[in-house]
Amino acid sequence: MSLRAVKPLTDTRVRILDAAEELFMQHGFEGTSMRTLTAKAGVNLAAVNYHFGSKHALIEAVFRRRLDPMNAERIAALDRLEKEAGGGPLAPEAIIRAFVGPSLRLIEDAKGGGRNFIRLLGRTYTDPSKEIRHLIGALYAPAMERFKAAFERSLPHMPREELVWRMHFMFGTLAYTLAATDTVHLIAGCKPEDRYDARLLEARLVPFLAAGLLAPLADASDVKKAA
Amino acid sequence: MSLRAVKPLTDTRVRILDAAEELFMQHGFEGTSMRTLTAKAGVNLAAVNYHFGSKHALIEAVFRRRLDPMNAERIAALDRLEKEAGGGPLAPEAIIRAFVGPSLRLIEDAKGGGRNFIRLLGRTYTDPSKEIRHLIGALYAPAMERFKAAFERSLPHMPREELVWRMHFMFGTLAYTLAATDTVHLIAGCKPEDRYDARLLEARLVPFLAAGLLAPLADASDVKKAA
DNA sequence: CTAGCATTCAAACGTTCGTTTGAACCGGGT
DNA sequence: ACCCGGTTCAAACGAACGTTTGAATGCTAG
Repeated sequence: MSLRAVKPLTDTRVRILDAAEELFMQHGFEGTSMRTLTAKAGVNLAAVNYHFGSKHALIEAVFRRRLDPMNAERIAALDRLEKEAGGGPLAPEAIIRAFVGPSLRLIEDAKGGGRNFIRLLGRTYTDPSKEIRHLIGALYAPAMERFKAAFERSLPHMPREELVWRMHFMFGTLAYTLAATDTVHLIAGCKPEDRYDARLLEARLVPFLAAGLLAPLADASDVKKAA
Repeated sequence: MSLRAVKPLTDTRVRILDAAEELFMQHGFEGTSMRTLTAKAGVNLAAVNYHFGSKHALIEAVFRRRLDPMNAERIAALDRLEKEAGGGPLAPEAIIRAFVGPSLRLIEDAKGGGRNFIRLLGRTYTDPSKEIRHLIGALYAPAMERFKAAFERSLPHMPREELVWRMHFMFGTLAYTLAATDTVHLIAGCKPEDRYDARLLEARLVPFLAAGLLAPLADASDVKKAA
C-alpha cells in the first residue's frame, strides 16, 4: 500500500483518468476493458501500461486524484470550524456538514466528471476486491481519525463504542446516497432532478444523520440482554 | 424481467447455488468464472448452462432463492403488527424492526450461507449492471410498497416526499451495514465479533434509524432557499 | 430386458482479456 | 546534423472467458 505522490499529469494521463472514471462508474472495474477504455480516451491500447504500469495501478490513480483533495477539503472545513469555536466544543451537526459537504458538492460537477467519481466512490466502499477496499481505507484513514476525534470532543458523554457504530451508520448512509443517485429507485416517488441538487440533498441528509447520531442511548440493559 | 416461479431444487442445482452465493460475495459476478464456480460446487463445467441457461440466469436464481422468502417474512411481520394493533397506527420503530429484522437475522446463519448472501445483497443495490439493479428492484417492489404504505399511515403528518427520502436513507444505512460487515473498517474501534450478533446489531441500528426517520422537519424556508 | 429421457461428462468452440514487444515517431540539447 | 529519452503505435502474446457439442451414463417405465 504505497502512498507516494502522484506523477505529473500529462495530457495522455489525464485523458485516460477521465475515461476510466466514467467507464468504471458505468460498468465497474472488471466490466471495463482496456480496449474500450483506451478507445474512449483516444489513446493507444498500450498507453495505460506505459503510463500507469497496470490496470490495477490505474484504478489506484483514479481514486488518488480525487480523494486526496476531497479529504483535505473536509479537514480544512473542520479546522475552520474549530478555529471559529475558539477551543469550545462543536455542534455535531456542523461536524457532519463539514464531512458530507465536500462529497455532495461533487455531484453537481457533471461536466468535470466529479459526479461520475462520487458515484463510483460510493459503490467502491463495498467492492468485492480486498485490495480495492484496503486502498480506499488507507486513503480515508487520516480524515476519519480527525473526524472521530472531533465527534468525541463534541459528544463527551457518548460511549466510544456507540460513537463508532453511529459513525459507521452515518458513513453508510452517505455512501449509499452517493452511489444510488440516479441508479436504484427502490422506492417510487423521488423527483429525479432533486438527486443532483447538492444543497437540497444536504438539507435532507444532514438532519437525518444528526438525529441518528444523537438518538437516545439504549439503556445498558437492552444491549446486555441482546448479547 | 420474468417473475416466474423457481424450478425444483435438484441436488446439483443446490450445490451450484451455494457455491455461487459464496463466490459472488467474495469476488463479485464478473470476478467469478464458471470454471472456479463449478469446481467449487463439484459439478461439471456445463452444468450451469444446462440447469440455469446462462451465467446471468444463475445470478437471478441466486437472488430469487433467498429474497422471495425474506421479503415474505418482512410482510408477514408487518401483517402481524397490524393485526395486533387492530386497525390503529403502528409505532414507526416497530415498522423498522419488521423490515430490518429478517435481514439481520441472516447474518447469524454462517453455515447455511445466509451471511454470504446478505453481504452479497447489500453490495448489489449499487451494482454497476443495470440489469442486476433492475432485477433487485423488481424483487423488492412488493415489500417496498407495503412498507411505504405502513409508514404513511404511521406518520400521517410527514410530507410524502420527505418520507420517501428518509426511507431511502434508512434503506441505505441497512444496505451498507449488511455489506460492510467484516469488510471495510474505515473507523477503527469496532469489536469484530459484534458484527455477527444480529440482536446487538439490531439494538444499535434501529434506534439510529428511528431517530433519523423522526428527525425534526426542516421548515419549508430551508428547503426552498436551497432549491 | 430395453427403450426413452434427464443428466453428466470431456473436449472444443470462438472471443475477449491484460499485457508485452519492437519499431516508428518526435522534440530539444550538443 | 545528429542522437537520444520520452512517447506512441500496430501487432501479437498466452491465458482465461462463457458457451456449445455430442457422446456416455444412470434411472425409470413398459
